[in-house]
Amino acid sequence: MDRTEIPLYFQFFNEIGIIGQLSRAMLEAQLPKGLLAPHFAILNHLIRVRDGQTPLTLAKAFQVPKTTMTHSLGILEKHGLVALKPHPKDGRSKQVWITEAGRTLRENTIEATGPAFAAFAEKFDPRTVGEIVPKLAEMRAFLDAARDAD
Amino acid sequence: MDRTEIPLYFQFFNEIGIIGQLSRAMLEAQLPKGLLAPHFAILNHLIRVRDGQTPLTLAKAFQVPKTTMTHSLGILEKHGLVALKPHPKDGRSKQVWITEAGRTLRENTIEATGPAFAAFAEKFDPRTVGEIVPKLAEMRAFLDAARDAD
DNA sequence: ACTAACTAGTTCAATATCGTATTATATAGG
DNA sequence: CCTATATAATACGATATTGAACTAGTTAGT
Repeated sequence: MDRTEIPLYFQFFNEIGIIGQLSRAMLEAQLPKGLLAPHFAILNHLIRVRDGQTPLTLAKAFQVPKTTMTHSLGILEKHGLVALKPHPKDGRSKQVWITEAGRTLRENTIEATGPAFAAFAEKFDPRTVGEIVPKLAEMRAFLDAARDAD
Repeated sequence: MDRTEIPLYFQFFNEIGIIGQLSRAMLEAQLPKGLLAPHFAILNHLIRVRDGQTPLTLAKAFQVPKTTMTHSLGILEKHGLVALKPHPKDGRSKQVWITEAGRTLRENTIEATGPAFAAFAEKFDPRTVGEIVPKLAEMRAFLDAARDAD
């Protein structure tokens, strides 16, 4: 790699980092006190992918240590947004199911982010974003794979 | 905004968030124990922009509360990477100066990230990234401004 | 000058993240 | 079977992040 190109890649990841931070703040502004972006992400994942998964599977999906997932699921359970049940096939494990309250919270939150998204969408139309997303997805997959190689 | 477009924007911010998380982990793998990505970002900022800034200015630049900046600067100072001096014009304030050790650490870290960047750059060439970066910068600026409006 | 309002930074308390060690259960080899 | 190893989850301790309260110093209005 040409050394003069390094700043470009640095800037790329820098912009990504800042946007991530700002968008996270935007999301958390819509969540009830005590809930943070990672908690919402778990609820979202349980619906988009499927619920009934084990805590460890979720920890891997989110690239966080399992202790972090234990903690986050504890918060969600305390709020009645998920239910943890013993795993039918493995006594060591558990299954995570989203509750009705969890579904409702997720829907309401998405609804509440509407105005902020709309302002963003007005400036950056779906075509523009739609062109970038596949590239980002490709990059995410690449970095993900590179990490697994460790 | 067409409601069917919401998932696109959700996915966009989701990909951004994951890439941010993964790239942060990549960077931290190159930092000495006890130093994290935000600390490095501060060193980087002191060189890219300028040093001699106040802690509050830095806090605003990074969109973090000033208490967080106090803490981070304390870590950097403890490691001898920055020096905090009384502000010559304002008795309440301070100036943050990067030390020689700080410069060296920053350079060595950038050097160390070389291989990881090279692998990424091999798959995603500068032209591709160069097309996306300006768009991201524009989005970052927009979100930044929207936040200030609060 | 004097006082009120404001500002920069720190201290403190609460919570999040995460590495290490521990417990309970499962699996594989003899 | 029985034992060694592996795995799922948790407990615990250390550090990061952040809001609220506090201290010290500055600025503005009179």
